Amino acid sequence: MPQPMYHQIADDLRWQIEQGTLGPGQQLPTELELREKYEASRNTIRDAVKRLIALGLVETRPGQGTFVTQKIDPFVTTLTGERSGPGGGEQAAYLSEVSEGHRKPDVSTPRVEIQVPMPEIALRLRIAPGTQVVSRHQQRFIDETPWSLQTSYYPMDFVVSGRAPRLLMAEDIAEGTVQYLKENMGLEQVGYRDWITARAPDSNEQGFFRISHDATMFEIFRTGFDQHGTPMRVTVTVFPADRNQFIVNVGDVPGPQYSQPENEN
Amino acid sequence: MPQPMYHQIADDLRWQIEQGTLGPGQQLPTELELREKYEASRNTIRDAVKRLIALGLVETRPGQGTFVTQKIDPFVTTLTGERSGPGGGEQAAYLSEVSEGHRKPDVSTPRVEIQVPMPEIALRLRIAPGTQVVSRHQQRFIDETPWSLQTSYYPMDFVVSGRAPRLLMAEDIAEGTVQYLKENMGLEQVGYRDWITARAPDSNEQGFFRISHDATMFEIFRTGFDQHGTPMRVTVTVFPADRNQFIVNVGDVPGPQYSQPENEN
DNA sequence: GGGTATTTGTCCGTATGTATT
DNA sequence: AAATACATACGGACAAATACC
Repeated sequence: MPQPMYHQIADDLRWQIEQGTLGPGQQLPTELELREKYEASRNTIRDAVKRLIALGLVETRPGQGTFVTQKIDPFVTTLTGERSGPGGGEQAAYLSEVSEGHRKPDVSTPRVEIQVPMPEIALRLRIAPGTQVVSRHQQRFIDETPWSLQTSYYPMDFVVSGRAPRLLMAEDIAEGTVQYLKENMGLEQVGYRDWITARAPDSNEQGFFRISHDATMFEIFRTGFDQHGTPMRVTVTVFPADRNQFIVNVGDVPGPQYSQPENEN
Repeated sequence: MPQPMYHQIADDLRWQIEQGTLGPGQQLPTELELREKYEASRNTIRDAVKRLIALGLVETRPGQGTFVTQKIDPFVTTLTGERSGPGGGEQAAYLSEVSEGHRKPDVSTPRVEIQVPMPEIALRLRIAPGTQVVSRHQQRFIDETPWSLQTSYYPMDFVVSGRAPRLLMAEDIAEGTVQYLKENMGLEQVGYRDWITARAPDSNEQGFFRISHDATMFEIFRTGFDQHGTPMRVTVTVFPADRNQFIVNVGDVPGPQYSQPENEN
């Protein structure tokens, strides 16, 4: 037995899916039918289906059946925002970029907290571990589907000094926090560094994005620096990898019209 | 029964691992021992362990046992190479960057092919689908462990015109292909665009990187543009997400000394 | 709303194969 | 060769979710 039976079954089904015999959204035969077709037990069939789930090719719906997953039209984020320059805020860029693609963005009102952040955040903000910070958390949607979770961290000093009180308000800062901090505190974001990782989702993210526990998340830490080279904020954004892609432009590059091949699976 | 038993068992073990009760590399109790401890059947224990495997927290070795996975010291690649500028080649930057981190890089001799590339490549190179290109494929290692797979695609015209014959030689181009093309063809890479995605590994990658089928890969398409805004090459690099991270710098940012928190899980 | 059939989810027990020590 | 430990495969039972009448 060179290959386990459930591998062979999974590979056969995978072939049919990638061939197009089983199209997106289409229902697979039920476990009972597959059991007869492949002359295997139901548990073996289920092991094969689990492989396909892990590959993201199918999804199961209790009481209904197993279905070929619909390909999602991914959203592309440009990390090097040439348009707005190095001082560009995330949200303004986000809203404009999505609108250009004829898709409807939406952002929840922020949840504002004062907390002691994770050591990773403290290190990036260059503050002592255990120090309190202001955090602003938002959920983002595109076409009503959850797209990303974002939390920005600012030094406590910004608000205790009374110079940026609106950071504590649980409402959107329309002009963008980057612009707001520049006007009120003279702090200009002259550059930022994005640190890109991939990891598994936690249970919160699984619930919000309605993804399985073995999905993949992009996690991007953006540290913004002011004119003195001091970190002025850290923004952590978590994206499900199945619906998000990123672009980095360096030097002279032509417009995006030739850069993104249309989806063809 | 609010939570399935195998979820609870998995969460309990996960807690012990993240707490440190079970350290990296340490062996978990055997399935038989866990069966007694949690008063569940062996199959239920196995379902729990499968969850931990999917999360990348443990790995199983037949005949030995189940072990907490060793955290790999991730390698960080800067996509916006300030040092070498927008014309910087991948390989030169790669070798220098790794050496700085006191790690030993290694690159295989290239495998050169003439082929019809995938439509994704043709679109980016802005050539007609079905057109032939020159591809140069290399394997990269760090400290003897496989780290990334890279394939560069160049228009066929570069070699049939006789202007860049060394592209066809299955040997390293020491000064870098970017520099070589500039000197021989007057083609200068004035910028590039990176397009970042995540996906599942194919069987080749599973074998080379020795990873499981449900691991995650970063895939980065780098399109290099010449002074006329024409794509002059496309480089596709595939990185296992468990051992690779990326940094993007925009504007004025201080050196990297404060940007990468040390690992602490 | 209720009841029933269908389909997947969870859990058990058992047997046998394969890899490692 | 023997013991140990994980991998595969079978069969059965009941629960939970969904769809349909």
